[in-house]
Amino acid sequence: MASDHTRTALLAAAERLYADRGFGDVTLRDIVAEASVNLAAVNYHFGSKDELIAELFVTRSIATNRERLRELKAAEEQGGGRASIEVILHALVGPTLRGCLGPENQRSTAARFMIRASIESVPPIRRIKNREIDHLRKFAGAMRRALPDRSDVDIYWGLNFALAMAHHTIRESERLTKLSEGKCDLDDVEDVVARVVSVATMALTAGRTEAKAPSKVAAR
Amino acid sequence: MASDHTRTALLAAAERLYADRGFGDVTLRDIVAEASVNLAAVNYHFGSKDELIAELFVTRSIATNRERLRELKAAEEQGGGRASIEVILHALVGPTLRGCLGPENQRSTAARFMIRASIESVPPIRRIKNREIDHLRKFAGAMRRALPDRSDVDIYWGLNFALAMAHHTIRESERLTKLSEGKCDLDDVEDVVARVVSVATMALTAGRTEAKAPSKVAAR
DNA sequence: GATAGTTTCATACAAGTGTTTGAATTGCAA
DNA sequence: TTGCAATTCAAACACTTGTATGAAACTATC
Repeated sequence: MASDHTRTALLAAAERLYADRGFGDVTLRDIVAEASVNLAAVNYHFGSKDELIAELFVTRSIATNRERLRELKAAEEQGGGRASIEVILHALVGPTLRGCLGPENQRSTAARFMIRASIESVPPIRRIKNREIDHLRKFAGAMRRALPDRSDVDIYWGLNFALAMAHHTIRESERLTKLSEGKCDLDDVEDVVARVVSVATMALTAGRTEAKAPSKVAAR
Repeated sequence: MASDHTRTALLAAAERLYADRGFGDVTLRDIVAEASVNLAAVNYHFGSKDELIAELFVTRSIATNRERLRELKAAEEQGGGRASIEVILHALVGPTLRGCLGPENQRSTAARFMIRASIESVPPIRRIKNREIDHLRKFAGAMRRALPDRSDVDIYWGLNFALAMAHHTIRESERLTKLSEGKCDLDDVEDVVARVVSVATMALTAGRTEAKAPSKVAAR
C-alpha cells in the first residue's frame, strides 16, 4: 500500500529527532511537526509513543543482530564448525562499533539513534534489551566451542568485558576524545574493533587466576 | 543550625526514591511526601529539582573520587613516587565497584543511587560527569609514570577499557547474572575487581602491535 | 457513482509537571 | 515582649505531556 507514507515519515522523523536531541526532550508534537503529519497519526499508526520508539529500536537491533550472526555463521562454516575466538569476538563487537562510530559527519541517522539508545535508556528500549539474552547465548556457545578448556564463568566474563569495551567506547566516545586530546582516533573504526577484540581475546585466553604476573613484557 | 532538618530529610528521601525507582518516575511530590515536608521546600532549599539531584550526585561522586585518590596516593608514596599499574588500576575501579556491587540486600542507598545514576543519565548528572575529566587525568598521569614506555594513546585506551569493564559490569550486573545463570558471582566484589584489573593490566602491558592489522583477523 | 472502510484532521481532554506566591508560623535576638 | 528574619505551608499557576474523539477527507470496491 502506498498509504504507508505517514507511517514511514513518522519513523524517519522520530529517528532523526531522537538521534539529534535524545529521548528526553522530543515530544510527540515535535515528531509530527518534523514529519508534517497530524498529531493523532502517531497513536493511529503505532498505538502509543512508546510503541513507536520500540519499533524504531527493534528494527535497528534486528539489523545489527542479523549482521552479527551472519559474520559468526560465515566464520564457523569456514572453520568447519569452529571459529577462532578472535573472529567470534569480531563478529560480536564489529557490527555495533561499525554502526555507531566513524566520522561524525558521515554517521547515519540510524547510527546516531543507536548511540542515543545506548546512552539514555528509556523504558520501551530497556524492555527490548532484556530480551537480547538469547542472542548473546549463541555467542557464548560459539566461544565455548572455540575455547573448550575454558570454564563457563570465564567465557561469560569475557563476553561481558567485550561488550563492555565496545559499548562504553561508544557511549563515552566524546569524553575519550576530550580526555586524550584527540590522540585516540575514534574515527578509525577498524582500529577500535581490533583493540577491543585484542583485549577481549587476552582476557579469554590468558591464565587468569594467577594473572598477578603478566610478565610477557612486549615492548614495541 | 538544627533547621537543616528539612534539607537533610529531603536529600535522604530523594536518594532513597531515586535508588528504588529511578529518576524517570519520581516526582517532586513523591519526594516531599517521603520526607514529610511541604512541596515548596525543594525549591526553597535547593532552588530547583535539578539542583537537588546534582547535589546528591556531587556528594557521592566526591566521596568516590576522594577514595580513589586516597588509594592512589598511598600506593605511589609506598612505591616511592611510582606505583605499579595493577595498584593504580585497583585504585581506579576498586572504589566504584566496591560501592556499587556486593550482596543486594546489604547494598546501601548511596550505592543503589549511584547505580541508577550510571544507568539512567539525566541532564544534571551528565553535566557533572563531564567535569570528571580532570580527575581522570590524574590517573592517566600515574599510569604514564608506571608505564613510561607506553604511548599516550595506549594509556588512554587502557584507562578507557578499565572504566568500561567496571561501569558496564555495574550497569548490566543483572543481565550478566541472568546470562550466566548465576555462575558469575557479582557479590564477590574483590573477585570482580581482580578480574577487571587483570584484564586492564594485560591490555596495557601486552604488545599490541598486531592490532593495527585488522584485515588479518577479518580474513581468517 | 454510491458505499464501506481507511486515514487524516482540528480540537479537546485529563492528568501531571516543576515552580511561584503570599500569608502563616516559627525561632531567635534585643 | 517585641521585632525581624528565616522557614513552612496551602494553594494556585502556567505549562506540557500523551491520548481520545468525532467529524471530514480520502480510497477502493462493487
